[in-house]
Amino acid sequence: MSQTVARAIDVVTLVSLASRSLGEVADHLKVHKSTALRLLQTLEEGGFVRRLGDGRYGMGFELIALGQIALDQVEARSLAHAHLQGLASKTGHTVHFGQLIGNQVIYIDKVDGHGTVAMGSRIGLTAKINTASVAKAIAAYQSDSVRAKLLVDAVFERYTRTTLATRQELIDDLDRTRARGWAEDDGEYEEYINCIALPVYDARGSVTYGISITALRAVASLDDLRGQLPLFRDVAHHISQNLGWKGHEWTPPNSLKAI
Amino acid sequence: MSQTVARAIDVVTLVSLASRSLGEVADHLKVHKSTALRLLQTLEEGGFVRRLGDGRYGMGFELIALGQIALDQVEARSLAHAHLQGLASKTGHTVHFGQLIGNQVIYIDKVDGHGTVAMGSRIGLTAKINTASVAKAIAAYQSDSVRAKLLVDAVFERYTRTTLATRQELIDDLDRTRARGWAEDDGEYEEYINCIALPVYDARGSVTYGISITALRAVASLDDLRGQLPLFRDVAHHISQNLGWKGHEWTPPNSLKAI
DNA sequence: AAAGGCATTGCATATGTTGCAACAAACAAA
DNA sequence: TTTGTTTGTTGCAACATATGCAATGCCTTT
Repeated sequence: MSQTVARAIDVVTLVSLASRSLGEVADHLKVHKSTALRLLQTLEEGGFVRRLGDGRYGMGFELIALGQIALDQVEARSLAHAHLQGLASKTGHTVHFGQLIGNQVIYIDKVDGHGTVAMGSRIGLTAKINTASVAKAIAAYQSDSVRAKLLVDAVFERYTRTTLATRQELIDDLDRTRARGWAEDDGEYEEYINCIALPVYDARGSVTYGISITALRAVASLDDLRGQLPLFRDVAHHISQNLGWKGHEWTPPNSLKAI
Repeated sequence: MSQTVARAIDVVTLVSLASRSLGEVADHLKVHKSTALRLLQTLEEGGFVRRLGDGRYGMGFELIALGQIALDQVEARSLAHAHLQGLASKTGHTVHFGQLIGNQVIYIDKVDGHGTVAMGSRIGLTAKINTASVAKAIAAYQSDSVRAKLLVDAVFERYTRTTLATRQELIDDLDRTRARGWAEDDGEYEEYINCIALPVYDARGSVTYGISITALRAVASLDDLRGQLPLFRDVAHHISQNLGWKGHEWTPPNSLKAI
């Protein structure tokens, strides 16, 4: 629509990956250096990029500031954050918190466990429905029409032996998830990582949020994570209540007793 | 330099304050609605703004994601964060962490205390040298030339009875700060808020960072905060060491014994 | 049904962006 | 030192691109 703005966004993204010189930016955009310069100057004025000591361009602080504002606008985050911290410190594992917004699930919070695990997740990114258990936990509890919308964007690609690589496999897993009461990820994206996730209810009683615990398989097996379910369910329940959920009092389901 | 990009940045900033309709954006830019529309469409495509349920425009998630990336690039933050959390939980007060970058001090971390205090500070924003004690703590330890650069951007305006409202008052305060070993803010920006701040050293032995404790006067007086100095200095010292400072072992200065 | 408000599209115009070429500055090699 | 090379910056003419207009479509309200 607007070529110049599209280029500007392209530049910001480029520069977010690593610092770049003027020439590199111009090459990337396939435009003349002078064009790239004027673009960068405007972005610099707005604080979206900044000049580093060596003259190269890096990310500007305005991006940090705006990101914080955007995060603050997600009210659920502040209501849940303390619970996430508690869960992370009690289990020692990394905790993610996702919210269903439009047709996608966004990570709105993340608290690292004791050993930091290198994961593709990052606050603000989209949790893909077939690679992130938070997204599965949320999707499993949606009406058929909402679930269908979530599936539209899904790209089925095999990452590991256990990846849900077809639409039908995913749907079956969502059904199992709902019956079971929680979602599992048995190394479906990264061989050596597993997670479990629970739905979180909002004030209207819909599942708009999800919370997950992630661990290296070497640190905690899927069975170990299942063992955390009583605590985990308790935390998820408290968050739901904080978010205004007036649903029925929580009672341990049969499936839990079996563990 | 680039009108279109400048407008785009303007729009993102506008929308960050509150959600806006197409017409409102057009009015603000003083352009035709169709122009504003095409701009917003491009920004939406890049994830910088998004359409809310009611058709209005709000901040996009890409801003959150980019903000997180930018924050992660500030290595000092990750090295210091745990210490800040400890300090906040032990004192119950809000802790700020600032870094000197170029000619300004940027808040790179903030941990809220028990009672959340409404403050103008936010991660990513510039800490003004005459309104934020972190900035004073850093400025006090700079060479005259760097200090002069920091003073260039200073805008002297009176906020309260104790505000440092002239260049000379500020310079005197910085000198006192350096002699004393820590910076104080006795309600200089907000009547009812006071802080103390300490310099933090980097691997080269320069003061590149600053850390502050902020409290409502009603909760903790300046004297109360001074009472926290032993703990506070200990934390600042540990952070300096984590950042690679090989300076002399820390010993309580005389000024501290006098408290 | 009609009217009003708001978002969206096609198109001609002209404004703002572009590439060029020339210049400046920093650095390396001779 | 001079010379060559690389990188960043400015002025200007050409034209591509963003612009405003007018027309259309889609709701909501009366």
